Formats: sequence, C-alpha cells, structure tokens
Amino acid sequence: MRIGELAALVGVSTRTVRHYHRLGLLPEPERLHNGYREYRLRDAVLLARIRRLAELGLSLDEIGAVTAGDRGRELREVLLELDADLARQQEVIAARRERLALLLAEAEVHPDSAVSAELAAVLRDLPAEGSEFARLDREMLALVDTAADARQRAEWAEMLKPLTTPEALARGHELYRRLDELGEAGPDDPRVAALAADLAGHLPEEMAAAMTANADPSEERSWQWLEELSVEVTPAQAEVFRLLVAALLKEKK
Amino acid sequence: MRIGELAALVGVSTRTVRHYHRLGLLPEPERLHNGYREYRLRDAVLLARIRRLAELGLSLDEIGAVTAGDRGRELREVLLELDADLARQQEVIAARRERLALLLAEAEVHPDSAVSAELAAVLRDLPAEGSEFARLDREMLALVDTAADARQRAEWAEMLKPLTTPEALARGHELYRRLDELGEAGPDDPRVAALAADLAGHLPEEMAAAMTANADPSEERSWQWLEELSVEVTPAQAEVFRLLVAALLKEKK
DNA sequence: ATTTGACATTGACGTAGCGTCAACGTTTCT
DNA sequence: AGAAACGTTGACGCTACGTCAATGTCAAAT
Repeated sequence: MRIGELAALVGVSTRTVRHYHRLGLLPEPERLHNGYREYRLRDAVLLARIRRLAELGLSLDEIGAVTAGDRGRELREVLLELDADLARQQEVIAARRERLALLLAEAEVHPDSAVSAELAAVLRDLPAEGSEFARLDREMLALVDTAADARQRAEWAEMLKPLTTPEALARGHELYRRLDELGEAGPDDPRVAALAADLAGHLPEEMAAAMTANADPSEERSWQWLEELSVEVTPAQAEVFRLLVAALLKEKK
Repeated sequence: MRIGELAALVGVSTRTVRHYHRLGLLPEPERLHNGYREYRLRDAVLLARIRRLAELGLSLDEIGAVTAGDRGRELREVLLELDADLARQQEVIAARRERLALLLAEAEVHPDSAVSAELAAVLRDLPAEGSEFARLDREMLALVDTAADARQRAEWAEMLKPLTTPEALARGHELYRRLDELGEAGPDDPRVAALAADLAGHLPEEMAAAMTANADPSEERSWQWLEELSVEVTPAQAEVFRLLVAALLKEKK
C-alpha cells in the first residue's frame, strides 16, 4: 500500500500520515526502490487507532504516550483526565452562552451601543456636551461597566439615578464647568476647596457611602481605579477629589 | 498611563496590549520623549471592550470587524453566529463524552486492549498462533473494528460466533494452514479452487450474505476494504478470495 | 556616583495540527 | 511521448499570545 491508499483507507490526508511519522506516532515503513513508503496492514490498524483517539480529543502527545506501550501512560487514566477536561469545557461554553444571551437581549433594546443597557440609560440622561471633565467621567463609567456583572450595574444605575433629575442635572453642569476651569490652576487654588465642598453636597448619599466604603486600601479595588485613572486629571482636579473623599470620610464618622 | 498600568488595570499582559496594537485593534497612543507609550482613559475603555468580546469567544479578527465602526459587521449578527458555533461545539463535546463513557466502560472489562470488547472476545477464541494469514485476518478485523460503531460490532461478533465452536476452530486452523501454503504458488495452482470451495463451506451463512451484499461497488465500502487490503496477500491467495466471492454470488442466485 | 531593580522598547521563536505551495522525481494513462 | 496523477522533502502559514533576548530608561538604594 502506498501513502495515498493508506490515507484514503483510514480517511486522513497524506500530510497527516507524514506528520504522524515525524512525530513518531506511526513508525516509518519500508521504502520501495523509488523511495516510496510501502505500508502494511498493521500500519493501517495503528493509524486507525490513532485517529480514533484523536477524534476523541486526545492530543497527539497524549496519544503518543498511550500507544507507547509499556512505559506509556495508562489509557484509562488519560481518558478519565480527558473526560474531566471536556466537562470543564462544557461548563465554560455554557457560561459563555448565558452571557451571550444576556448581551443579545441587551442588543435587542439598545442595538448599537458599546455599553450595557443600564449604563446607556444613564449616559443618555447625563449631560456631556462641552465639558472635558464630563467626557472623562463618562469614560470612567464605561470602563467599570465593561468589567461589571449585572448586579453591580444595577446598583450603579440605582446610585446614579438621583443625578438625572432636572435640578441635579443643572447643578451637575455647573460642577463640570467649574472642574474644567480648574484645568490650569494650582492645587492650592481657593476654588478647589469650595468645589470639593459643593461636590460633597451634590453626590447622592449612596454614592458617597460607596466611595468611602472602599476608600481604605484593604478593600477591593473598584474605587481604587479612580486613583489609577487620575492620571488624566490636572493636579488641581486631583486635589478636589482628595478633599472630597476626606470630607466624606469625616462626615461618615 | 504607561503600558504596564494599562495592562494591570484591564487585567491583561503587556504583550497582549502590544499584540492588539500590531493587529490594529487598539490604536497606538502618543509616545513620550523616551519612546514609552502614553495611554489615556479611552484606551482602557476600548481595551476592556475588546477583552469582553474576546472572553466571549470571538476571534480577534471578528472583534476587529465589529469594532471597526461603520463599515464593520453588525455586532448582533456576529454574536448570533458565535452562539450557533458554541451550540455546535456543545454537541460535539457531548458526543465525545458519550463515546468516552462507552470506551471507559469497555476498559473496565478489558483493561489493556487496543480493540473493542466484542472483538477482543472473538480474537481470544479465534486461533492465531503460527499462521501468517491468521495474523492478517486478525489485523483486518482490528482495522474495521476501530471504525465501527457499537451496532456494527455487535453484528460482527454475532457473525463470527459460529466460528468459535471446537469443530469450526479445527477447520479454521486447517484452512489458515492451507492458505499459508499457497504463499509461493501461482494463481492457477489446483489447490486454489479447492481451498475456495472449502472456505465457502466454512463461512457462516450470515457472513457470506454480508460479503456478497456489498460485493457490487455501488454500496458502501466496508467490504471494499477487503480488496484494498489484498495488497498484502500473494496472487494465489487473492485468487482464492476472487473465486470465493464468485461462488458465494452464484450460490446466492 | 554608581549599582541595582523594575520598567520600557523591538524582534524573533515556539506553540497544535496539520493545509498548502514549491520544486522535483515516478508511475500510469492515453 | 506527453499529460495527469501520484510520490518525495522542505518550508511557510494559521491563533493568540508566552517567553526569551538585547538594549534603553528611570527611580531608589548604596
């Protein structure tokens, strides 16, 4: 039998057969005078066995270990391992499909949005035009949104809801404007302390609680992100938030 | 933000970030005077979005197509496609686990066998010692065994059962010996025709039916394999089987 | 002032299991 | 005899990065 016949017989490509030769899975058969490989029945048997194991999902390395004979691994052990692996894969895929279903349900409502439905609703109601700081704020929200699960997003949406009343929106606009104006100011500018105080008054209670809850570094990192992200704000703006958190903490006590 | 901070923030490696740059998934940010990449908040947002899609199982190519904006593909369409793909994967894995369970159950009974339990039982009962042709025969059985499903194997085991009686075994031994003896003979040796006739008498009825059922080439290839495998037999032995099939066919009519 | 350590840069190789040329020789059919 | 269909070895390509390697930059410890 030549390589093409063998391959057709077992249902693989000639490339596959030669690949198994190079890996040592299938021993090289005798060569004819012209250099062609000449296969016997036992090669077909072995190749078919290799394929059967491969189609079960064993890696070629594992197959090599199993078919190596005495000093190889026990087939049973490998199969059990494989079954456990497949079970894990099933779980992973099932979880993915669940998340996919959620995403698709969201997309049904908000077709062309890069963020979740909850956040999209908030962003729609929150002002953004004209303020550089508002843009940063939205970006931060979008960032935490991508990493959040449904529960967290619902909490945040709840927290942010008080900010969408007409009065809160007006005050929010003003505060964004004042933050923008601090762009070039120094951290000791008198407007800094005033703005921090006004911000403290503007924030919903729940939000203040959430911010101070994780303000000590031992907790999770959700609000620590705020620090990391402060790379993009000016010193004066950063000072506003330092004062703000300090005020909230004092108020808490 | 420098690349390490960005990577830690989103939870990927710096290598991954640079990889996305090279693929064009993530735009290259400004460089500092020292050549370091300087990231902004929006880069983190985009990177987090990419990761969310990647963790769902989208390929980076697909993510590129989705995030490409206007001329890209619709996210919804891609997600539906992905879901269908995951569903297929689930089916494949479930089928594998079923076959694995069968294999494991077999291994429970026949721990160190390379063939199925059914065939192992047959091979145990069938004689093999000393005959080259018997070895070939066993190899052929092993070959079709690897490709067979449970139903087919049960059928074959049933077909082969009549051969395991003491009298059949004795006749089988003799027939194997006579086949071996034909090794160097020509196809027109007088013993050829005689052996073909005796073989026809030896074969169980069901087996003869199975052999002739697929003797015309329009059918499946299970018995056509026999032809392919005849590479390993001598001309005289091949002639025996040609005559055998012809006799069985005539008898059938 | 220097050494160390932690960061950054680009470039290249390795991974699994083959598919797919390329460049060439052999067999077989017409 | 020419073409089609096989065989040979060798090499690159594919995914999504991990993992050096060789080198540069920056802050802190000596």
